Amino acid sequence: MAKNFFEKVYEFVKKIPYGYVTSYGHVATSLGSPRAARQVGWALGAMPASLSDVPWWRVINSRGYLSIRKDDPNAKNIQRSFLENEGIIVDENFVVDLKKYGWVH
DNA sequence: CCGGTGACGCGCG
DNA sequence: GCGCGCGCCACCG
Repeated sequence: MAKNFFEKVYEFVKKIPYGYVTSYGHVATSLGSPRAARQVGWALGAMPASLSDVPWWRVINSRGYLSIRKDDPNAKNIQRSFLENEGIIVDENFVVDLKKYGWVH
């Protein structure tokens, strides 16, 4: 268990309950580095496709916006599909209401 | 060891 | 409330 930042991120994301979402900043804070929110996103970006056990789509930015890398509209659409599949209401602008679906550890 | 990178966050106008 | 700009921390070459 090297417990690198990446692995920590993966484990934390796995702990996100079904039907809820959290922000990168919250994950980073839980990992012990409140300013490392960017690394959280980077860790998810470096995730191998085989590692589908990590619900990366439940991780969004603090504003509830689906911050997919490079603003890939296709990726946003995919993430929105996953969230809606869990009963989460996603705005047409790819925005989720953290007040309602935000998960607090 | 150093520089560049990046799915972000916060402060300011 | 919205848009712009700077800063932070960890991984890779």
